Amino acid sequence: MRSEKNSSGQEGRSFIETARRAQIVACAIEVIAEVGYAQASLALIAKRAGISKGVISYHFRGKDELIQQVMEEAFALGDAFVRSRVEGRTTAAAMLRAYLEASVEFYRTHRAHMIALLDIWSAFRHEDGRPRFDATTNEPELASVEEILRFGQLAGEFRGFSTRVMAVTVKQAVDGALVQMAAYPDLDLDLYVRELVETFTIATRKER
Amino acid sequence: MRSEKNSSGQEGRSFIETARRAQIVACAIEVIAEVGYAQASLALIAKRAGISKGVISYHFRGKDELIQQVMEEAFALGDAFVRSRVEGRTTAAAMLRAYLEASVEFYRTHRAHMIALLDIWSAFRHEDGRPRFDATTNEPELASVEEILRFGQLAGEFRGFSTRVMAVTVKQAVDGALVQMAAYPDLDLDLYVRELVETFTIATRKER
DNA sequence: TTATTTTTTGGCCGTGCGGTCAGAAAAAAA
DNA sequence: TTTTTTTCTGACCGCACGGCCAAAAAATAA
Repeated sequence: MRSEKNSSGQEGRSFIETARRAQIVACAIEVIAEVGYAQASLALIAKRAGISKGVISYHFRGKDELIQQVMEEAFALGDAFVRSRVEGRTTAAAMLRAYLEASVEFYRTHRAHMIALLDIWSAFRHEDGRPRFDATTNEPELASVEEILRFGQLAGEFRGFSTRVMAVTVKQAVDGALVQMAAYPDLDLDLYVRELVETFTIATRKER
Repeated sequence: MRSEKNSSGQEGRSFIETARRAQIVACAIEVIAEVGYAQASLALIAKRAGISKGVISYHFRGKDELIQQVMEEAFALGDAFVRSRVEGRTTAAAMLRAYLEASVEFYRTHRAHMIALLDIWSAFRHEDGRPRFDATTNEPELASVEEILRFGQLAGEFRGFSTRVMAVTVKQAVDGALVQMAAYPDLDLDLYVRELVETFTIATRKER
């Protein structure tokens, strides 16, 4: 059996182990994006990777850990990208705009990953059937949006809406773009994001 | 076996059959709302109804038809309610407001049903694993929102946004309220809907 | 009542999947 | 090379669920 990957994590990862984990995660993303989470059995993922099913069980505690890994990777990637685009902006309006544009931009450039993520989001469950990912999963992202909004209010740029409700609404709007993109490949994302920016610029600014 | 419930549907429904179907559907909603769709096996639903599992198979072509029935009932109910609140309004702004308020109101008064619906929405799949309900399922509702928006533009009340993008955004906002309500039982829905109304009133109106 | 149809029962079956395991193979250490 | 550890294989297991069915029971018709 594997040594231990407890606590701080990757201290005892051999070269092969690291490579295999990465390969398996990558294959999992591909397979899920192609056939959907429900059909993405360990057998299929293993086949894609050209290895035996047991290898996955050997390197991962189970399917759960594998999927978790996939999601964490996607989250981290997207978060870093959006964050890099937002920071540096000076006005809250610019930050909000950057958040919207960067989010959608990330969706566009990571289409397959996002489709996989979307599917995992709704299909990945605990053993008792409860969703692994739900509203609470969004809280961190929601918090950063709220931060922007509060900043805008403090700076006198934004009107006095509930930052919580507005943050949820903004996040939902962005999710909407993702869902539409996934469902309608020909969707004009440029138009879409332009509309979102305009809408939320108007909706948040101080009334004159 | 059952006679036929083809095409137009309920011509040949006996008294018992009608009653049983209704009972089973009701029990399915209860069970799903309580334990979630994934755990809501036919066995459990039957147990709740105090009948044998086979009865469900006898009255429904399968689990699929049962769930479909549950959803159709919920959709029809909600649609009728919202529609009744919207029609009669004279201005587009009032219609939009009514749409928002009625939607959230319906969620509030049908909490259990809505939670079941939410779960089914993400968990109910075709045999090949593809979602039964997806973006396209929303098109009818989206169309009625778009109708309001277009009317507002024609009447000169609303600014010149993309009605499609705005409709999706509005729908997403309302869905957001539902998700938040499901996740946080203490959510202040009155505040929430007030904020939504204000936000979209501002976001849609013609700039002065 | 008897005959016929509808409805219900409860157990059985197939299926598909994640997980496991003993042993083979490969890699690393001695 | 020999020994030891890591990695991999491929078959097998158990479980849970939806579906099925033959026969019982209940309702209805004759």
